[in-house]
Amino acid sequence: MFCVSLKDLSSPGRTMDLSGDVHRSASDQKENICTGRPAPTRTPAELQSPADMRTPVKHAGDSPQPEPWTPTANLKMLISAASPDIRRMRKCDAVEEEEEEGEDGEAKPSRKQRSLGLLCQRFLALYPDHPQDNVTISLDEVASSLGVERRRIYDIINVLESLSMVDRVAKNCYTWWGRRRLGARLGELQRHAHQQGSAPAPAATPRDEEAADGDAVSVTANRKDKSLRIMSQRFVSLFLVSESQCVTLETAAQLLIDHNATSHSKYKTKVRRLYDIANVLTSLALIKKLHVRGDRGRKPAFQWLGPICFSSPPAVTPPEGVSQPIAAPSGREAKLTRHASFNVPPSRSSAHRLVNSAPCSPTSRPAAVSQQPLDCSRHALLDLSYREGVSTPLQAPYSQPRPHPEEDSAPQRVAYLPSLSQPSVVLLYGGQRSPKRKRDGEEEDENRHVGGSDPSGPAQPYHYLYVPHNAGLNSINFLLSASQSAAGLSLPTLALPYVLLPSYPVAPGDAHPSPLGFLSQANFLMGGAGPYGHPGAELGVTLAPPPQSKRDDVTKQQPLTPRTPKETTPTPSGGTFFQTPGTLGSVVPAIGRRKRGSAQRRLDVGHTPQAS
DNA sequence: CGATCCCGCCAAAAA
DNA sequence: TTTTTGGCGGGATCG
Repeated sequence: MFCVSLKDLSSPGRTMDLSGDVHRSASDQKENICTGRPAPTRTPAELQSPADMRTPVKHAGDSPQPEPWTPTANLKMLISAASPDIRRMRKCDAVEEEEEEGEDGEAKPSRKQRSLGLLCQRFLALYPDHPQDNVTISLDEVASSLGVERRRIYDIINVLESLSMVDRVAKNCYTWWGRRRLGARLGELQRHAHQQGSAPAPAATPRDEEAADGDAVSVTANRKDKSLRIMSQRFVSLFLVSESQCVTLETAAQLLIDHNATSHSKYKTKVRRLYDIANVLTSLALIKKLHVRGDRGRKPAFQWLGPICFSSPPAVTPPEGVSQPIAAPSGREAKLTRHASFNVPPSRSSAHRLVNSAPCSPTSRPAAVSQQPLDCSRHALLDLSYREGVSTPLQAPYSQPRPHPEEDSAPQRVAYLPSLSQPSVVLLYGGQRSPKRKRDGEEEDENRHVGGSDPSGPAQPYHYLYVPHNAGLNSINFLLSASQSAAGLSLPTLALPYVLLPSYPVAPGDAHPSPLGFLSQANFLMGGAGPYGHPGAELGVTLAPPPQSKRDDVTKQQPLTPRTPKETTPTPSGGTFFQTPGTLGSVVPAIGRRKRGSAQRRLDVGHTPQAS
C-alpha cells in the first residue's frame, strides 16, 4: 500500500551508469561485495560447508547452512541500503530478528526476509557489479552460502541470465558478468523489441531468445523453454520500448501470457512468475514497484529505473561475440571480460535516442481513441505506462537523468483485452500529453508529475496490437507497429497490414484471425515509430473487444466451466514462446499430468469466481 | 479479503 | 539411471 518504499527508493540517490547500474547508495555500492564477502571468484570454499551437500537440501529453517540468516545481518544492512524493499523490511527485521531467535529459537525469518528479492540482494552482494576477472559461480555454492534451496537460485539465475548478467557455462556453473554487459544486453533487447515490431519475423533475438524463441517457434517449443528467462526478457523489453517505462502488472501478465492463456489459473500463474521476476529486477534496481490508479482502484505497476538509452549498444559489444565465453568450462575464460566501456555511463544525453524524436511527438491526439468505446482503463486494458514524461523522472535524484527526450516523454498506453476469444486488433495511438494523464491511472502514487511539455509533435505513430485468438496477447503475438504517420489519426498508414476494428468488430463466431494471421508471429513490441524511435507519445488505445466479452479481466476469462486450463483448450495455435510443457496442450498429455492436476482442478473450481 | 509470493513437488532435460 | 533445471500452483503471508 504504501508506496513508500518507492519513494524511499528514489530518494537514496541511486545513480546509474550506463551500464545500467544503479548504484546503491554510496555506502554499499559495490562495496557490498567486498565488504564482507569474499571477492569474486569465490568458491565454495568460503562456505565450506559440507562438501557433499550437493543438493542443498531444503531445510526448513536454516540450520544447515553456515550462514543462514543471522550472519547475514551485516549483509542485510548493506543491502538494505540498496533496495527499497529491503529498506522497508529493515524495520521489520529488526523486530523480527529478535523474535526469531529469541523465542522460537529459530523461527522462520518471516516471509519478507525470505523473499526472493532479499535473496537476490544477498546473491548480488556476493559478486561485484563489474567484475574485473571472470567470476564463476556454482549453484551449490551459492545456494549453500545463502542458505536456500537451489530451486530459489534458479529463479534468480534465470532472470539474471536474461539480462546477461550471468551465463551458464556448465552444469552447476555460471559465469558472473555482473552489470558489465547489462547495458549492452538491454540495448539488444530494446533493439530487438523494436525490430520485432517492425518485422514479423519471430526471431532472432539476441541469443537467448534465439535459442528459446526462435526454436520455440519453429520447433514448436518442445523443450521447456526457460520461460522464466524469456518472460523476464520480454518483461524488460516492455519497459525498454515503452515510453513511460511503466508497466502494470496486469499488462505485463497479459502480454506475457500465452495463447490459451485464457484461463484464470494460467493468468495467475503468470502473475506469480511476474512477481518473481519483478522481485529480482527490483533487487537490481532496474525497476521499482508502484501503483497506478485504475478504474478498479490501484493497480500494481512497475516503473523502469534502468537506462533506456543505449549508446549504440551494439557497437560496443556484439552480443554474440561476447556472449559465449562459455566455452571454457575449465574454468577460465578470462578474456572478454573487461570492457570497461560498459561501465561507463553512457552519456545519456548523447545517447538519447536517436530515433526520431521529432516526428514522434505526440501531437496527435487521442481522437482516435474516442472512437473507442471502452476506455482503456476500464476494460481490459492495461496501461502500459502512465508515467509522464518525465521530465522529471523521478524525484529521485538520478545522477543520470533519464534519457528521455523531453519531448517524447509521453506516456503510452496499451490496451489489452484480457481474454479475447477472438482475434482482435488493438490500435494504439499516440496522444497528446494532455490526454495522457488521463484517466486511469495516470498517476502513480509517487511519481507523477507531469512532465514537461512536449512540444511535439505531431504525429504519433500508431501501433497495433493483434491478438490472434482467444488468447490474450500472448506471447508475442502481437505486434505493434507504428507508423509515423499517425498524424491523422484514425487510420494510420500503416505499412503493415492490419485491421482496425473499432469496437466490436469481430464477430464472435467467425473470424479467426485469418487476416492477420501473418502477423501473429510478430513479436510484440511497442514502440516506436519508425525507426524505432520512441514514439513518443502516449498511446491511446482503441480496441476491439470481443463481442461478448467480458468486462474485463482476467477473472472473467474462464467463465464457464471450471476446467483445468490445461486440459482445456489446446488451442493449437502456433507459436508461442511461452510454451511450456504445460502450455502445450497437445503435447502434453493433458490429463492430469501431475498429480497436482487434481489439486489444481480443485483450485480452479474454487477460484473460479463466478463460476459457480 | 485480495495481493503477494514462498515453497517444494515433480517432470523434463542433461549428464 | 541420477542429477540438474525449472514449470507450476497450493496455500501461507502480508497489507
